[in-house]
Amino acid sequence: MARELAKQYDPKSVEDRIYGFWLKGKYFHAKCELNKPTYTIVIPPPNITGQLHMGHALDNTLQDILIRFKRMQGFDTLWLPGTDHASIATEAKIVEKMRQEGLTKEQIGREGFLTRAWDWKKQYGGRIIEQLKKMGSSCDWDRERFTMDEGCSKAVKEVFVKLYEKGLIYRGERIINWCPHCKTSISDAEVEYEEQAGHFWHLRYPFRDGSGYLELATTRPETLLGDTAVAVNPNDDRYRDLVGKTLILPLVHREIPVVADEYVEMDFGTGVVKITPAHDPNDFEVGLRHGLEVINVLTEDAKITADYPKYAGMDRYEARKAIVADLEAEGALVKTEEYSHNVGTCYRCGTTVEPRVSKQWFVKMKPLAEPAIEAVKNGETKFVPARFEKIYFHWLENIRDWCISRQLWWGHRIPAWYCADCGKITVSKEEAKVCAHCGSEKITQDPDTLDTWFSSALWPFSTLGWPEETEDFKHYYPTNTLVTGYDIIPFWVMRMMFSGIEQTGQVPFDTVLIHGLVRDSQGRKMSKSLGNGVDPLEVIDKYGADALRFSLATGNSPGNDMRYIDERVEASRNFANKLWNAARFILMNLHSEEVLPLDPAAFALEDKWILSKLNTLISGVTENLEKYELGMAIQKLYDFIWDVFCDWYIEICKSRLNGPDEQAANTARSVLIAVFTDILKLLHPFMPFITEEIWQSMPHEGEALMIAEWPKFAAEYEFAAEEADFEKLMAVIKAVRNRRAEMNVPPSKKAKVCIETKFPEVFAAGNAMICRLAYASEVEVGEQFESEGTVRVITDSAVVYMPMKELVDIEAELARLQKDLQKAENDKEFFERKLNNPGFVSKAPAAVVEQQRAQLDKALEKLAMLRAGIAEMEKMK
RNA sequence: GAAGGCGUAGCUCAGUUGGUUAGAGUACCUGCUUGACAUGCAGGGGGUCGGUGGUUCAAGUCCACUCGUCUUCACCA
Repeated sequence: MARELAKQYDPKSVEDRIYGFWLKGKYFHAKCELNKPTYTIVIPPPNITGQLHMGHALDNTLQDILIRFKRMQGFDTLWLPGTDHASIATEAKIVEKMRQEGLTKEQIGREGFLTRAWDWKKQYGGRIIEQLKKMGSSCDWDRERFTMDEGCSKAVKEVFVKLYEKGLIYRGERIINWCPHCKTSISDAEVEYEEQAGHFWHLRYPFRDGSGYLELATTRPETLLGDTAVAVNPNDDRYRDLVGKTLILPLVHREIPVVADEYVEMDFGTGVVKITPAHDPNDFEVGLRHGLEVINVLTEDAKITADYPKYAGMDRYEARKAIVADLEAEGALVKTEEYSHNVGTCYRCGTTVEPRVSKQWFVKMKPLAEPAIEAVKNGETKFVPARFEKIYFHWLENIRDWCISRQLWWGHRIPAWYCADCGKITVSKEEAKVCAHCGSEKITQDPDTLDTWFSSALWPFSTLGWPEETEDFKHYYPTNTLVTGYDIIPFWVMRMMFSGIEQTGQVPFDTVLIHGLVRDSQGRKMSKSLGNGVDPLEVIDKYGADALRFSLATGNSPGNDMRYIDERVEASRNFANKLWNAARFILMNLHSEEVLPLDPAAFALEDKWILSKLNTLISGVTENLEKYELGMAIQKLYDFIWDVFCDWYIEICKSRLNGPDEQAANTARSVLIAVFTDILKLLHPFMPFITEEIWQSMPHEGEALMIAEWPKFAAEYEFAAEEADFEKLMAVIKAVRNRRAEMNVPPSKKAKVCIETKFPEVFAAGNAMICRLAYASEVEVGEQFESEGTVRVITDSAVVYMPMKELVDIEAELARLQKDLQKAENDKEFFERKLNNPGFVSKAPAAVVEQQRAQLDKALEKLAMLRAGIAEMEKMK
């Protein structure tokens, strides 16, 4: 007798033990088996500052399902894990912690800061990894990587130098997005726009020659200090004659020209725009076209520079107030309007971004974007669902050069040195000692680091050992599936695509599986500020990891957002418990730990039925998984396990298991084990812990369920006819139960069941089952029965009489039969109408027509039986 | 301004290339201490798939228009 299981499934007593068992068996470890096809996933590396949230839980559940499925299918699978150094986020956290200690970066210096950062990484970097393990993630932990480890750093330098040498990385003075709080540049993708209430200040700038004023409007009067022109549209008749004239800038009293530029919209505002090239991206462009001076009026923390003593040291908003007041005093303020506009904010800290001109490193995007667009257009890489390709194309087609330098210390330092003698730049993979141009030793390395996403972009190949031609790289690259949320397509997916193509000549993955966001029960985004986040670890603690995984994988389609609803996890927990109890039932009824061989000659009708249904399940689930239809796969499993297997098959087996015929009981045992074992295998990718635990307790062959072979469709267990026959029995049982329930007959009150049918052998075979499931005292099958004093139910294959004299109310029975008759007549009419439609019969596929004809036949059968029954009853009245 | 998602039972959502008279979970109602499971069993009520029009033998599924809702991108100072 196998191990006794507890009455309820207790995830806590199972999960850590099973995870340890898997680790001990090294089942997660990819062995580079050259004779097998490979299947590779690289994890989207969570930030070292991060804590597991529902997004990770979803992302990792999906990856684990895929990897476990492929592993069981016999692929050489690698799921490569790791973490991201998350330069800006991590640095911000460390700086904040230092602030609490009264320290600043400058005080402890770069070296001291980096020591702290690495300590931080050591302390917290492992936390999220441990949390991923709680989810059951079967990552190859022996291959765990970090974006700043030696190998990844080497790849970063390699790529930087290669792109620099190709002219695809350059350094230039451009207007970039600057975060005054993080004190670094950020890329376009890192700016989030939000609607903010503001003002529209109408100002007038006087002409130098005293010929009046030009009126314009601005939302940012403080940038007036840096105005170097005023622009109008060249086609604007109102202002055509004014182009080329000179204005006096209020407050500053600098002379600035009126220029003509297409950028100005004639019908917006007054059709006149002040131009501040240093603090507005559009103005910067205008400035370039007209050779305007760029005057920076703000410091790196967005305060007015010392060049304007009156306002120096004021931050942007103070300065705005002061300047508006002064403009008013000077008579330059015409009026103030309420105005709502979009303001760019830093995606990390939410501070309003300040466009700023500075010297930064950029990646030239056009030449890189084109092959990346092409690779998706020609299908080398596919998005699931395909609609996300549009987002991908949209980003790549409208892409601007990527600002990759960050004024941060935590990250990959830019491998560029500046020569104090010749002024040229030396870019090198190795630590440069002398200037590559003049040999001078007076060189200093660029203090900046690279955008975090620069290293993430290389993740699919840097983690496999590239630029070395390692075994792993040769064997596992390109990878197969990338699983991620739609929100990071522009940050990450796109950049991995062009980096992979440029560096390795191959797309980094063949499929991008996109999922949505996990929202709260009201559909709001989970966020720290709202405090509506649900901690996956708490959910695991309450319901178990399998229940959480099951909930996340069910009931939503790829790419769509989903809500986290506690009740759903509870339902998943109940499902786990159902499975657990099915296992308990089987175990209680076994006499040995042997796997009993199947003997098709001994199969009962129900055995053939369940095996046939199992076949359908195996094909369906496998196909769904291969097409990334995880939700549909799991729905099929749920229905099969609960409905087909537990509610019907197990119930039916009870007769044989408790009966006197030991051989029949053994047949039932053998089929129970066989079907249940396949169920465990099919369910394993979704609910790995409980299935492994049960499998280990059941008779089994092999070491572990997680490395067992994925079930295959078995042609020898195709029993279509038997399946249909069995369903005739089910129909009768359901009909009897239904009628009994309607009449409020308790299960304890058994009744004889007489079945009048054209399929006597089928119903004879189902005798025991009908007794058990239709609460029958005995079952008689025959051609004709005495109907007087009986309750009758009619299916499409049988008329069932139950002698229940005391309950029979002829009028009520008649009414019920009439109702059934009406329904059957409607059915008949429905199918007849269809089949009488010449268009349908001639154009619809034969199989569909056949199906409808069969339905009609069934309806006709039933109709005939109902009519006969009613006629008989009328006589009894 | 542009692109896209969503709108199916009270609630949360499935519904694969158009093809049995639309499904699940949950909630609700009625029964049930049926020795795997009350985290259970049996039965039931409840949607015509936002609206209008079209294509088709056939539409929740395709097309057009429309209403509501959400998201992303862009943006006029």
